[in-house]
Amino acid sequence: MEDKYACLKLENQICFPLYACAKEVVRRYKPLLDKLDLTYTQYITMMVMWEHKKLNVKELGQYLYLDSGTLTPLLKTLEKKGYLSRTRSADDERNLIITITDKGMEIRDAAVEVPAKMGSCFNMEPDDAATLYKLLHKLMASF
Amino acid sequence: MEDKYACLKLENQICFPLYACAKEVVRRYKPLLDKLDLTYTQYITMMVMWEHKKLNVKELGQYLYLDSGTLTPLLKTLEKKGYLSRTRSADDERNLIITITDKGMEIRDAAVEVPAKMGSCFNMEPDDAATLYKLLHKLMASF
DNA sequence: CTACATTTAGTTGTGTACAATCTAATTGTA
DNA sequence: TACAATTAGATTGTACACAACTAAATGTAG
Repeated sequence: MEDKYACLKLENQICFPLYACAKEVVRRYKPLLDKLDLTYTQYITMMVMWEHKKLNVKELGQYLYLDSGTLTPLLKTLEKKGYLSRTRSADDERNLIITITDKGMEIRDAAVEVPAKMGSCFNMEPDDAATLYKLLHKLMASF
Repeated sequence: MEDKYACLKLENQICFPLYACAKEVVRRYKPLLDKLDLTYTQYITMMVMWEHKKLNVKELGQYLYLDSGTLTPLLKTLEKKGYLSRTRSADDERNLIITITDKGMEIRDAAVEVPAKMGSCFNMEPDDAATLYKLLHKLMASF
């Protein structure tokens, strides 16, 4: 006799482990990021800024899949910490230009340690990690 | 010449797609869950309750990987909606017993539609989904 | 050239998450 | 049996997320 409700069991879900793993991973970043005075969301924001140096809020949001409702307060915080500056574009006053500061660039060397240490905290076979990476990107692309 | 900072690029991260996919998936649940008057977190809580009927907060938290700081307000909301009841255990007054109500059980049939509809919203090969499922559970188990 | 649509950030409100702390109840033990 | 330790939830404070909405600037069709 089949269970009509089997599809509603947590163990049969694919989304739940995705949700739970994501949270756990962010939790594991915390002790490493505390040293940089960054939260996880602030850290990924800095990653984009280290690479691109100058972006408006919309572009940043496209890289991070975050909207202004999340980014506005987050960017103000990062400005307060001295890692970013926020200035209106002269060309188009609607655009807020986010620029990385010298202080923001300076913490990049310390940040290099973070992925290194996180890697060892995941005890996953390199093959599995590569497969997971591929599948998640495939899933992302399908959105 | 190698890029010393390549490890800090978003595209080289495994955690970022995990984080982004998890958020996107929750966002996709929303229109389906709105009909049940449930958020995603409330939905997975109901999943555990549909299966177990009666649990204390700690047990529920172990299934969901959530603590009382998250669960207390969430359970009060679900009680207000009439889906759960909250009563102190007579045996041990420290325990708060969460019980599913008749009304809570009634929405289970409508909820069966949710995983069905979500499945079609993921356009993923069944093989890929199975692999992803396995890898995420493996990762969870390693925590 | 102007009325109107579009674009970009910001604001507001709701709902998580989680660390840290608190309180009350229970349990272990000297 | 006092009392220390433990346990279970609740509370507080901080920080996202995101939907819905607002305001200002810009683009554009007539």
